[in-house]
Amino acid sequence: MAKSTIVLDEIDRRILRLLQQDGRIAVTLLAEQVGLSATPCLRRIRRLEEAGVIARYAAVVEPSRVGLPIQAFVQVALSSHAEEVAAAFHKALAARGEVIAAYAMSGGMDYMLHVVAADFEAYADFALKALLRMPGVKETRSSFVLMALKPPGAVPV
Amino acid sequence: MAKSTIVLDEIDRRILRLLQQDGRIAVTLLAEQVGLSATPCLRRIRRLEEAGVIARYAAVVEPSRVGLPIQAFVQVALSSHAEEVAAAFHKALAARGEVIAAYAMSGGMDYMLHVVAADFEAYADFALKALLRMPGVKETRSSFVLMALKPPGAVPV
DNA sequence: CCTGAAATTGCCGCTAA
DNA sequence: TTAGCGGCAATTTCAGG
Repeated sequence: MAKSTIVLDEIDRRILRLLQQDGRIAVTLLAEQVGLSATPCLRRIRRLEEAGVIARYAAVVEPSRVGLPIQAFVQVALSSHAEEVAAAFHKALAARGEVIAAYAMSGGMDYMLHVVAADFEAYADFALKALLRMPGVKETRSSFVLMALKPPGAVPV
Repeated sequence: MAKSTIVLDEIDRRILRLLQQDGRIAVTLLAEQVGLSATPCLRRIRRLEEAGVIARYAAVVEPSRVGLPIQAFVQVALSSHAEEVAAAFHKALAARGEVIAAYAMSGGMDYMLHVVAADFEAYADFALKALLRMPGVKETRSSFVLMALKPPGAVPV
């Protein structure tokens, strides 16, 4: 996982596009579609993995199909930005599985969280009993997802 | 991709957890880790795929490593909620690769977008020239990601 | 192109309703 | 007894050299 920026040519980009669509595609098939034979194609894939361009491979699980139909985005403001407070808050976030993504943000609110829950009761429990009691939390603002127009998808390469 | 809710037992959940961590894990190895032999394990995986629990497999690409270090969440309000307007807006969104996720939301703003860009200029181009001119867009509010604390991760199963 | 390993399929046995 | 689930073995396909 080298930090350096890597130069991608058009073939690398095509490989990335295809692997984002289907992370389990056989190298043989992938190679065919980008106009290489398997060996150099595999070399490129390894290079992309080692450079950290491909962070990992994952099965994309549909939350609504595993009993988690409620999704929300929550903006959070902290009352203090002292390092210990932020660190404790980060740790508290990390321990919560329902927080599937978390970002520190610019602007009025300090964080943006993407949260899933089984129902509104479970969400309320999270928002009131867990989140609001996390270290330093001053204010939260929840919005619920009504419909996913574009489910978390591919990065344009 | 059946719509019906599917019953997951503890082994299914373990399979899902492992596949979310590593979507390319060999079935043989996966089977070992969940205490099955390869055949029934593979059968379960197929079942989860067919039920739409596993929507797809994907290589997770690090945006900052492919020249897209800027990430923003944008809330969008439409001036009209007429069906044609919304549909035209959805179509316009779909055509924009930098929008990596889009949701219709409850609350004051109608949509939440997750956007990536190469730099602020590219972001400004998107926000001013593309987004604001999309059908029905009344108001937008952008917040930038300063740091990803929890990059889009696993759904808790 | 070759070799070993993995995925996949057919077939059989066990168990619980 | 039958539907459901797991395992073994044979075959095909793939990864990696």
